[in-house]
Amino acid sequence: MGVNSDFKRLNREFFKREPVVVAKELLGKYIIRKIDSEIIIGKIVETEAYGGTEDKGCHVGRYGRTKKTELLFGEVGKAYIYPVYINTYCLNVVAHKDNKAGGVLFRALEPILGIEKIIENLNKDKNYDITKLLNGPGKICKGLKIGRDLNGYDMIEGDEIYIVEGEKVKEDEIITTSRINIPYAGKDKYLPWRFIIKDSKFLSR
DNA sequence: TCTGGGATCGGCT
DNA sequence: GCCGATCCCAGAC
Repeated sequence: MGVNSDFKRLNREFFKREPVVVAKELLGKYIIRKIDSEIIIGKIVETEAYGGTEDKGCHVGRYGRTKKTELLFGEVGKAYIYPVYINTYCLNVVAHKDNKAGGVLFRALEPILGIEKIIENLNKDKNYDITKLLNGPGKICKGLKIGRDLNGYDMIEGDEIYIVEGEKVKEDEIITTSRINIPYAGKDKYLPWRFIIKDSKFLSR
């Protein structure tokens, strides 16, 4: 597929659905990141849904509606960027039905374009295993230079980072599992809200 | 003002 | 598999 063709951007309506549905349908789509004149493109191969005030795994279920989580209640299609530990961030997109809250976490991407730039951002050398470049939420943010300054950024209207239609992923190519690294979620950690593309070499684990 | 917790990563055993 | 890094800011005093 030619990367210069007219990619169709996802519209606001796409994200006005249950986070679980959005997470699943985001598989195979492309994230476009523009930094000055540089363009980085990654195919979405792994996502997790976080949503609903009942979900003990998501920030809303844990903290309620606070300044931190306010974005998850707001306009869908915006970036929700959350810091974890040191110098590490996670990229989410806000997605929920009206009057609710939720989001989708990007856990792994397949690098498509701008691979040298990604390697540079991660301070890796040329021989670094490409399948491990963006195989984790922290590395996505570092590799695509996504920082707190993009928290709340509108990925529907904005040009610095957005999502476009990609490859159609068949139902039998999708594997559903429970989410990663949320031991605090009680029984909600078993919810089958993680979606991965079967046989992808670019997954987080 | 101060302090703790956080949806991780990479390196070592 | 387990451990340590030593940032940021919301909420508590």
